[in-house]
Amino acid sequence: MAANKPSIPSGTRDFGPIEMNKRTYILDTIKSVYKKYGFQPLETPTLENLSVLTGKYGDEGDQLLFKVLNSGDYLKKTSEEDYKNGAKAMLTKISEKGLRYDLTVPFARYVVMNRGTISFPFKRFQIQPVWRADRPQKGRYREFYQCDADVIGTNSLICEAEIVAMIKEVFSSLKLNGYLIKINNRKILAGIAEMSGQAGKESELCVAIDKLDKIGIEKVNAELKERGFSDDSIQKLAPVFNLDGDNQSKIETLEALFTSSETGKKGIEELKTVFSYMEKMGVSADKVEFDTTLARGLSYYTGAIFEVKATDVKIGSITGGGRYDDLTGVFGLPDMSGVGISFGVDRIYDVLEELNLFPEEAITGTDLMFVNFDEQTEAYCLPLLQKLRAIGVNAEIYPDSAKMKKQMNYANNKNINYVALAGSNEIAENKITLKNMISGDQELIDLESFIQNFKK
RNA sequence: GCGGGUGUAGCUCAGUCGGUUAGAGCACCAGUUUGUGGCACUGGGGGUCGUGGGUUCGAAUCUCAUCAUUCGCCCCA
Repeated sequence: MAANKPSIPSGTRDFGPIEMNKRTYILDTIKSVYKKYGFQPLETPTLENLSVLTGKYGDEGDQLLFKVLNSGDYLKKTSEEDYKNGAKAMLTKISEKGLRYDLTVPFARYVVMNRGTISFPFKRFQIQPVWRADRPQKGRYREFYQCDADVIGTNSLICEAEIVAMIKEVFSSLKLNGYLIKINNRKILAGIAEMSGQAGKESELCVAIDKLDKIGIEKVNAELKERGFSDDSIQKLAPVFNLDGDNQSKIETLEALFTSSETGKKGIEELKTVFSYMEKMGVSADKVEFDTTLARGLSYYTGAIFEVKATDVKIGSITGGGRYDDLTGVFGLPDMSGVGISFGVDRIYDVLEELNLFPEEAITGTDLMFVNFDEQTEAYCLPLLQKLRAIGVNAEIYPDSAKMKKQMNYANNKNINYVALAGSNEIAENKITLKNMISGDQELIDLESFIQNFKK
């Protein structure tokens, strides 16, 4: 064994060929849907200046940022005194850059920097890895991919309806039927807070009720009480948490409750508009559920909130998103409303894997391999190989004239569907033997029909 | 930041109460088969038992430390 076993940092992963093929299948599907709805690609640097990143994700978030040491002598700007003042004071002197923590903040930064050349509304999608210095655990990594699409610079609720349409299209392309799109609106949550006599406390309310399906109503109530909600207001909240029936009847019940809350009414109005746009687009409300207990952690959402849950696999949320009103404000460009969505590739991967939904085409790499007997075979096969590649066949020749068994084994392990053999017999007759590796059948055919076989 | 589990062959793991030369399956290589993979049989290579100390006549096994890794809590995707 080597002196040092190589390893990768915890919470990071290698993606081998099989995994990559499957991931590419998912990402290509999402990408093509994004494009279909008019979103344009964007990439931003892995490294951002820490001044862009810090303060955007709360204190916890700042802790979770990966910071990069300055190049060269990174201690040259520091003094004894900085050392005494501790890590926080030291940090600004030794590190100016960090790894991106999400795709939303870099996007906001890009929009602000390029506001002169962008024509709004701006629709962009972005599929890149992000990094968090979190403690890794099941389904949580330090490096993972986000696939975001956002439209910024419009209040139109058509965007919300389109998001629902995109979610449906992505999952139906992936042949995944077991999912539920949950939709809510931050203004409705605010209305609920108002109605319970705790106006302005919706963020406390959100944090608590977001846990409803996890810890149950009793504990949520206990937590609300802890956060300063009176027994009276907790009682008023009860009917909201126990809403029954379909989307329409939930909406009607809330409308009746919101007589005194302008914000709540606005939220309901928005929700109804989204549903009506969907109807005009022919997007069925099937699998779309209005859920007043959906809150999502992120505090910057101001309008619609989305979350998609897989129903056949216990895994939590596989997609999320929502509307925000002031994303670019911190960078000096106020009043830019936007709405966005993010598909969780890693979790979608796990779901498709568990339900065995990856199609054969997504997994197979090479279609055909030429067995290599000797130099004569090579001379005979190489032109054929290039001919096949020219018509789009994924093909290869075994590079060495190794033992037959080894070559066949290679093809077998690599899941190659066809193997072509051309030894002295075939060459003498100007033919080739084509073997189907799945059925095991093989036949001696002339070169013309050999090529024809792979034309589609 | 807090708590638990696990480190033995390339991989997954077994290893009794501390006792001789540390095992299995898979993978790999060779052969049964000089031009035919999957299946079967035969043989083979491959280990600083994570690392360092301690206890002991004797440690993979007990103990301490350390590193790695993993699961959960907080938080999040």
